[in-house]
Amino acid sequence: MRTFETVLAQIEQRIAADGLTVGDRLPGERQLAEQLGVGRSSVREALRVLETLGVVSSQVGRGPDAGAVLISRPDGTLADLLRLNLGLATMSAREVLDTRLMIERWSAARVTSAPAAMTEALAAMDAAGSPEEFVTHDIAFHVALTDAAGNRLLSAVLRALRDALVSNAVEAVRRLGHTGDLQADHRRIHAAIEAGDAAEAVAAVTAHLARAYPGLSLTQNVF
Amino acid sequence: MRTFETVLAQIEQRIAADGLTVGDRLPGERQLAEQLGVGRSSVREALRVLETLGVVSSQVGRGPDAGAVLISRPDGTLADLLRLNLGLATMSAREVLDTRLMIERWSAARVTSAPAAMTEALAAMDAAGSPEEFVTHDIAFHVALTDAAGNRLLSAVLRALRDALVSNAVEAVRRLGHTGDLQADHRRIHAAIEAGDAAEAVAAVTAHLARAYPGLSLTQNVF
DNA sequence: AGACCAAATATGGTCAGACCATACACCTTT
DNA sequence: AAAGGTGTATGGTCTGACCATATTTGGTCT
Repeated sequence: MRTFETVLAQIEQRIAADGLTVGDRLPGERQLAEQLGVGRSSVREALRVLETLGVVSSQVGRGPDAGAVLISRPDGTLADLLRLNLGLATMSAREVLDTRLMIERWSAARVTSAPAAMTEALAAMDAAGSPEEFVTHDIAFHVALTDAAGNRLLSAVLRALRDALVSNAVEAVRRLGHTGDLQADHRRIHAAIEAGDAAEAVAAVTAHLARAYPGLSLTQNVF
Repeated sequence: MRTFETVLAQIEQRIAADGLTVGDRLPGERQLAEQLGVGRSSVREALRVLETLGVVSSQVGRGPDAGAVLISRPDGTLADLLRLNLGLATMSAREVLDTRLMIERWSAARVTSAPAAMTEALAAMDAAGSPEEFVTHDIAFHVALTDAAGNRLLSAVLRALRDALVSNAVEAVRRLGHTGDLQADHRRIHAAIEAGDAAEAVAAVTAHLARAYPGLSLTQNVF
């Protein structure tokens, strides 16, 4: 086993043993290297892995906020994962879109009150001056819906999906040429959620994604 | 921006520009460092990130298979991501289980013919001598079901979920004390799929997870 | 006493060079 | 032709040095 992997295991074990949590600091790289009897480069490679996984963040300088701090931000990792694997064609856009549809239907069925962020995104989309700007707020709308469903894992996955699909989304908006239909869909989703009509909310989400991405597998109504 | 991040960007850009795909080799660390005008340690940190994301694998030695090779294995990354974030309490077991239920219901609704791996796992569970062994084949059963649905992203997520929940699963089996009911559930799922009855397959999966993990949010039948 | 400024210091970031273990390539010997 | 030894390119690791950054410290001026 490589040295940095043992360092990784020991750091993870220490996090569990000491009950470290978000916000706590790890020892400095030099100190950690000495404690574990390894070189600083091995410690750095282990920290790089943890940073990639979104559990530590390193700050330079001196003081209470410097050094490696425990965080928990899986979003970026998931987005990188999807982007790179899409680039290597291990996953198809179709699979990503099916997954997105599944998550949004699941969320739409569970959210009973539209959060303020959804309403704000709706207005921002009305005021958008470019496809890029529209898509930015469109993402915010859908992320707000999923966040409201209360499953942080699914929220993280959806954010990653949207990050990986931003270019597709901009292209889809350009292809449509206008955003009126999309906004009508958004308002239908919003209204259904405010009305507490889960079935209608699911149908509205499904119709919306079908419009944006023709060819999606929407025939299955039973989950 | 840190040096290794620019290296990362340039490697990714080169993958896209040269149309590199799974199986292709990257230049050696020393050569890459010289080409990019950076130190070898920066190249190594970038490669470590790519390895963590499951797109590169490094082999020592010499020959056609040595060096950094492009792969595409997101499973391990996802598993690490979930495990570490569960450890930091950013995600709850409940959220993970809800996600698993969603994926398995989605899969059960779409698979119309049980793959051989499901049948084999069924027999292996009958022959299992310990909870650990039972869970191993139980995982294989559920993974086979999801794989058959044909969405590699969801398959990867499910594998990661199961890896993160192995200890919970073993505990659940121990709590039940016997595996007869679980096997009956599995056979019900298997039969529904073979019969092409999507609604029954979904109901069977739902009942199965409800038995294994009491307290799951199973009341929502509408997606 | 307070405010301000400069030096000291601790931190991560990077580089260079060296050495090791590994695994194949190549040549020599039989 | 087969067998074995040597060479070599590869990743893995360590050491030591230096840099950039940001806080801490301590002194100085008002």
